[in-house]
Amino acid sequence: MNEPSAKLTKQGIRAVAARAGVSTASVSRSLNNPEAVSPSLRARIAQAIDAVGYIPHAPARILSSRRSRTLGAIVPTIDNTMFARGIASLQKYLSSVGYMLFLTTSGYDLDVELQQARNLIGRGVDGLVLRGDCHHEGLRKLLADNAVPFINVGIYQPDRPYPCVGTNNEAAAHRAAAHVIELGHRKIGIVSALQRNNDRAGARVAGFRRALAESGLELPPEWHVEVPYTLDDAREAARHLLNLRDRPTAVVCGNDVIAYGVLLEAERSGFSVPRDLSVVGFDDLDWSRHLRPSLTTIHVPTDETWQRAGEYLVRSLAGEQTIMHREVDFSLVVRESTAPPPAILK
Amino acid sequence: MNEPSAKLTKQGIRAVAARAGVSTASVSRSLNNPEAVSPSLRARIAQAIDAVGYIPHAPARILSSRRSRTLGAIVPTIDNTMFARGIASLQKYLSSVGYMLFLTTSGYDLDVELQQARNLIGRGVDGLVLRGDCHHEGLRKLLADNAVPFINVGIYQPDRPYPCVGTNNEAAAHRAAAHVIELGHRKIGIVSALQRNNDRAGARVAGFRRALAESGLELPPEWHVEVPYTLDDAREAARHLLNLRDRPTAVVCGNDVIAYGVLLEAERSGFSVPRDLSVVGFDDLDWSRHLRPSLTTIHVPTDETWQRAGEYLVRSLAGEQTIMHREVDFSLVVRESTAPPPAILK
DNA sequence: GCGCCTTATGAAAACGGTTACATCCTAAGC
DNA sequence: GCTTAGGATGTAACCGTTTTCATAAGGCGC
Repeated sequence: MNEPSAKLTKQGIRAVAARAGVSTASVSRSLNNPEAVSPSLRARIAQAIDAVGYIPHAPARILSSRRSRTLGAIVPTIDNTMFARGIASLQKYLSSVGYMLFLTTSGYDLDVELQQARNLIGRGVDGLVLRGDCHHEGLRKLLADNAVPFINVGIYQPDRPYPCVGTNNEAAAHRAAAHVIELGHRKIGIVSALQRNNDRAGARVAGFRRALAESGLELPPEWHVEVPYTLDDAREAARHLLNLRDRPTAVVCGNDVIAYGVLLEAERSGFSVPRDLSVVGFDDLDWSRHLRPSLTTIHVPTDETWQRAGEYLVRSLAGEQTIMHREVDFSLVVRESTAPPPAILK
Repeated sequence: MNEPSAKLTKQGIRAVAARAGVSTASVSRSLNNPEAVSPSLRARIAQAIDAVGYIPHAPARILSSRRSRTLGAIVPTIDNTMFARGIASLQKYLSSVGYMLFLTTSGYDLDVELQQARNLIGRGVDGLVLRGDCHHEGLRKLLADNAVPFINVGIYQPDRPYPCVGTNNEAAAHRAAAHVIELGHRKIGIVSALQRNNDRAGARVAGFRRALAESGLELPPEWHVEVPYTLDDAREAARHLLNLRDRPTAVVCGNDVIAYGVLLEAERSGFSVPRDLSVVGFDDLDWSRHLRPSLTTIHVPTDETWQRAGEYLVRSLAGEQTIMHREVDFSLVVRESTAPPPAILK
């Protein structure tokens, strides 16, 4: 008489087990390792599962198995097309292999990043996807202490002992600057993203500068401006450059959004691109090919990069041998925003 | 002699307790309810905690306390400025009140949304943030069965029995259309987002149509086009409208991205905006005020909307009484892309 | 028909916290 | 001085799984 009522009070896997007349072990097995249980039992259990509307309790599962099939990712901000796309791609890949993604943001603050890492580790993530290799010094120790595998995405640094996947930003930036040099420009300005806590931005600036130096070109300090990731700031920087008595004939930018700002401001100020000014971006966001003039830029395969980051961790967790440093190819996409410099000059 | 080694084998909270010479209960209390433990003990425990580098294990905590201080969110896609901003805002608010966010995407697929909801519930989220009120029928039952509070964000439907926060899309769209009607336009086209599984898009179309109908204006079928959320598709739609023998003098768009597409295509096709064609957007993304011509559009306070969604759930979970249907104000922002119709017509 | 190996299943001990309850101590009330 | 209320701390059961280990049930060679 009280048998049924006892059953009714049970929760979770025990309710399923009771309903199917089996042990909890069998239910667990039929979920995690179906081949290990006989077909007849499996069917009975499957039936019981949706009879009670059973949803496995992930925290309990994680607690018991010490694996979560979940990865954590810490990006500076989600409000940036590059990261949004990357995360979307990573998430898609992970869900295709039965993993989940726990996403947090650091706002370009290394302390916050460290805190979020602690948070995610406490959450039981199996691995961590980080952006770049510019981290709080405590982070590496934290990861090592807790034996959490990780990967730095968006950069390529084969000489460092940490896994990474991304394009060689320095080389790509070099290519971008080389492009305008080949067109005949000698007066080239740089508008870069903030380099602080952003190794990617730093590598790009280094690439730009190397290209200039190799061609024996000067870079007056006032021709290099750093700006945050917003259109407004980029426009202000452009205004600065365009108002100089001696102004560059070409501007290479740290990313596409900055380039958009330069493009917009040039146009508003009565300059014609590329006639009066050549502009090169970096990233090749969707907008770049739609703008008028369309933007010459460095194409970076974001989707591929982030998916590979996921692959690396998933494979590592499965115990497979994987490539620690993976380079992702970039390419220069020449569009309408670059042309030879005005003939009148020099 | 083996006392110390015994201590060394302990994990987590017990290691801390042993180190501080207290019970696990006290450690737990000093973490979750610091006032309940004496200052001296608290200090000793705090010291022990970072001596062992203790990171609380969230899954265990969730399992035991049946609360996760984590909310789940399911959005169609993260790769859309509106959602990216909203999520960023929500995340920021949640972290300020000690909550975390578990984010998943549905790709506008109701089955996937349901699956993700199941997933998140299994994950132990305390509440769910959903987009709109267009869900799989099983979703409501799932939420009710598991007593998971939720809120529909981005819409305002005071007549429905579900919590929601957002702007009145129908009214806002009506306002947008009224604007061009007031300017004197009689021939108005619509380029909307796909209405399938997207009540927001549907409401906007309804608002547009009501405004037209109230002014006795016709809407020939070929003047209403639905397109996915991409610049390319919007441009194709614009091309279609502009190539019609009898074409509209104004186009109201379901969102800003669509409007950008129309703007770009009009310009590429040799039309001048707003001289030959007026264009109205919806959302007021960052780009809208930078474009040339800048875009007349409906401003929607995305950040506020999503933050309020978080507030609603957090308050509900704290047992506070909250407003079930919250309307967020929109406003028409008139910029350069709208003007009276060409005088030559009529 | 008997021992033995294999395979399917069950019983029960973790996993790392929280929390109801018990206990101890101190100080206030008489 | 004795009782007692109440606050600080400890004890241990429990949260819902997984997983080790034991056990039962077949299948096989002899």
